[in-house]
Amino acid sequence: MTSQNLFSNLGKSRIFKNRSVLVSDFVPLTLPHRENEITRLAQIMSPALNGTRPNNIFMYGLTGTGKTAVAKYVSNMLTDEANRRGSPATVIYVNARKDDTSYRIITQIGRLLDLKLPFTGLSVAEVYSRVVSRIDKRGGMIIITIDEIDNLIRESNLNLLYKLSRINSDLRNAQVSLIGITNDARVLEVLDPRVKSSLGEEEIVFAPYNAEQLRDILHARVHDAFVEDSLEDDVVPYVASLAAKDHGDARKAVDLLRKAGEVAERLNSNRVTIDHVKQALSEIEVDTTLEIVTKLPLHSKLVLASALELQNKKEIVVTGDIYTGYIMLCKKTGLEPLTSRRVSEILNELDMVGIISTKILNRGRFGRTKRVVLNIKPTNILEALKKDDALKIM
DNA sequence: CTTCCACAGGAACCAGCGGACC
DNA sequence: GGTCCGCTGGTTCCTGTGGAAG
Repeated sequence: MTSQNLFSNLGKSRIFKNRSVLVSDFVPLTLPHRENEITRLAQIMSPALNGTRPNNIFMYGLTGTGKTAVAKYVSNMLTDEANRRGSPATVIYVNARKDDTSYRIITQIGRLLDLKLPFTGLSVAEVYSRVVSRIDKRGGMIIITIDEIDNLIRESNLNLLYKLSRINSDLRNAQVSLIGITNDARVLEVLDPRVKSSLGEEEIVFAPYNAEQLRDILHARVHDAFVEDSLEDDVVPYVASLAAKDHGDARKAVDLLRKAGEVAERLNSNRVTIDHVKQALSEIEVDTTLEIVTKLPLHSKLVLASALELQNKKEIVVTGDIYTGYIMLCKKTGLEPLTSRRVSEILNELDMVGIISTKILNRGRFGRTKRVVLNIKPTNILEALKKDDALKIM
């Protein structure tokens, strides 16, 4: 036994210099390939500095295209500049997925304006009017950013959105601008045209990154995140090309790189290799499968279980087979089966979340049906399904 | 050319429930 | 603390459909 401290080598990474740079909510100092969006947003928001209300803004784009990062980046710059000039402009940021009801959103907005609010007991209307008077008392420009606003639209919380879109008519000494961020532009269609046009006074669209751009983004972070020379040269291009194939999602790319680093670390390796990336990829798949499948409603799990069983027995698996298998599983578990109409819908849902893919098949005399293929390794699915007590029998 | 399969998926409807509102 | 409202997750009933078989 040496007298060396047990901990002297623990907690000191050979791979990471600063792992937090690769965590998804980190806002980097530079945002490569988003210069246009940044200047555009800055231009739209700039009137706030002279006390003029900026137009409301809608920002669309698929996940991992930098919407949130750009919004936070420009917001930080704006508040800095406002402070420097002594002109009162405040930017607040809320996330409608984290705070997924009208009540939570509006209280969160209130809290960010230093308003003390109970977490329950008041009606939304009451909190809203308190927030309004708070804003009015404070005066000046307030910019409210609502990220993942689609949740607010779907959650039948349209009322709040409607109120917010015309909040300025309730204010005398202050003005409010809204920034809405969403990755699902379709949700806008359900909005009242007036709300829609009010929120969408300006629009910024974020295109997916291509492989080359993703490479730049990763490189920009690698320097801060990793110990010098701890990445093999082909790792970043490889990660970038994988992410580019998958809708150009920068967040996924960054996650994958971090996970690869963690794998390398765990294996006591000095450098991150492509093999580590591959392993990281499969670990991510296991994690997401587990997350998706365990959260599925029981009947969806049974449908999936039926599809899983058939996968081994048959070349081509279609809706009808799955349904009969599903009925048998229901009998075994003593559950009342759902109708085939609903099961057909469940298959579509499973397709949406990406566990299976389906394709309509016309087999002439043998009818029109849907072919189902599992997208994920059966063992992973089985593992996840077994977490459910009702499915222990499988 | 016609028939007819095996479903897809739209439409209308319904029970149940949580939340808004008074 | 009751009532109303709109949504969710289902049901029933239905029409539509591409192409192999006859």
